[in-house]
Amino acid sequence: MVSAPEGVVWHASGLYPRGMRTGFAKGQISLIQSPCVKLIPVSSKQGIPSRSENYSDWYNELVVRAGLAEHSAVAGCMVIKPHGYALWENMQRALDDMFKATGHVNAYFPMFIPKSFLSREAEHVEGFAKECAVVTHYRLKMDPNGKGLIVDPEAKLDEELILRPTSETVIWNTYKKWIQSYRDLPLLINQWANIVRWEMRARLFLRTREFLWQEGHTAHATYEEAEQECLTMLDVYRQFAEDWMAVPVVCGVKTENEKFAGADHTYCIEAMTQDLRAIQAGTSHHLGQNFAKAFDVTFQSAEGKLEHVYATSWGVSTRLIGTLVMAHSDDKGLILPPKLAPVQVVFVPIARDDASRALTYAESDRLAGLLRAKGIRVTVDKRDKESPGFKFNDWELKGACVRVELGPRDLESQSCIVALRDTGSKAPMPLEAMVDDMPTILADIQGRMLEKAKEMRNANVKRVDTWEEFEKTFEGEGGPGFILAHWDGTSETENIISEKTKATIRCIPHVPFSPDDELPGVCVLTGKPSQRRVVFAKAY
RNA sequence: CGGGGCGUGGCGCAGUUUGGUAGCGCGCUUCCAUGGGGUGGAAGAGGUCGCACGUUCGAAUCGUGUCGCCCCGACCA
Repeated sequence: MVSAPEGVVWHASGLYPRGMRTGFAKGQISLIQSPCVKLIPVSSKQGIPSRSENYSDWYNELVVRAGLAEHSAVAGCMVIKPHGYALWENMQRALDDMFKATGHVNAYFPMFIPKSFLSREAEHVEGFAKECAVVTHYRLKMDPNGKGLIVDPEAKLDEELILRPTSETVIWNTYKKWIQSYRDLPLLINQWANIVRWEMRARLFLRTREFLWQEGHTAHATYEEAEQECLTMLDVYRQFAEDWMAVPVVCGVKTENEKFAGADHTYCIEAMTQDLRAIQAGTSHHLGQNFAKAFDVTFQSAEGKLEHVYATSWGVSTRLIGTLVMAHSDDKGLILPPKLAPVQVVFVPIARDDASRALTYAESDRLAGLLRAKGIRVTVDKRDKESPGFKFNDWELKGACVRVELGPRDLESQSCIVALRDTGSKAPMPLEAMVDDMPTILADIQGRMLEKAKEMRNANVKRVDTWEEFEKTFEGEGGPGFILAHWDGTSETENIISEKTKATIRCIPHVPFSPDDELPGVCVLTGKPSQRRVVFAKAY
């Protein structure tokens, strides 16, 4: 039996912390029960597995226990709980403002796509056909043979409808009617919507059959203008990731293998998780004239010529929440950047009796009011039945950025204890100073989080030049970080590398980590000439 | 779709090999104390053991069928 490291609770007899979904079959559990197999260490009574021990379990349990989301029994989908949705709303608000600032407006298009639409763009069908949910009937009825509710065979649709896996096709079918003249361009529209992709395996926020996202769809008169739009939106995503999420990202272009089905080329932002894998956080596609041709969208130019428009599409999804969790959080729970955290400051009033409870509650409310007047999101935790210790842990789990403890002793000295979630530091502070400094405290946390994530990321960017070393680097469970290596530029080589090592090319970066990365070399697998290094990683 | 496995209070599980009428932990309810890092005690509520048929005096347990779910793989924002 393995001995437990100090400060870590190991669950031996129960095998798993209370409430933890094992996901194992009975036989598998008895294997774990046997003395030779390692147990899962649990970092707290709440039962989040240790991040370093099992990243995947840690992530899953954290998302559930922090109240962000849970698996639904329905159709392999996810339920986003209020805390998770509040986070999403904050993200939406910030993104939406950025879209508006770059000249876009919102609209909404149907979620049903006639099957024939999907087949108009050859690459597009090929990319999405394997994961479509299809509506075939429009009515149910009671079975005459008493088998209950059945699909009415007489209500079969002439043409099946696909639940949108992405909206290019419906939107371009609509744009055809909206665009006649160069005066109608550019058309800059965004949609907030849900999307269905029938994935075989779900991971909360990272891969679920239904997810929420935003998809921008624009039409332009020239290739160059569309290209500019693509890059503008990629930069909006980069800014959002860095300034709001405090997650540094690599901007770059996807290889042919990894680009969007139907795109001319795809730009992306790639983040690094704490288990040193890559996660695609957002994409921006230059669709060329592919969809314009497929849906026959033309415009008359100022010179009177009829031309097909150029298109872009770009999107980020609730996957950003997964990215946020994977980039920052720890064994105690979520660490959320103040700019996005649903609860920036939580007051935990501490009481000895009814009298002191009334006092600390009232004072907490008063101080919370002062902070709210500064635009800070504040909660006062007045749950009577929970102990202060429980609340401390609970809010650390939920990712409140700052905790203010206020007890009878503090009231006497007109001070409070201020605890920071990101560093874990805890110090007394005069009440007035706490109120005055709170915006700065929050801004500091935001800054520190980005710095810390940058350091982590930069410390895990490596250059590899031989195949032997490359293969070795990608052995094992987690990821090795971002591996900069030379590649001969062919899909064949990329495929062989990914089969052998599970490593994929995340992107060809716009800005090199070092100028030398853009010098020519030889492909790490084939030895053929390579123009520059590209980013390899294991991806989520 | 291939390969494994599991269905027992709200959640996590034991009990099945060797049939005897269901148990544990958490959660929940009420009360008392407690409250500055997951608080202690007491008393309660809650399950015809996925479903159907069969074997048996008797089935959570054995047999057959059926439904559902999970894990590994292919796919993937």
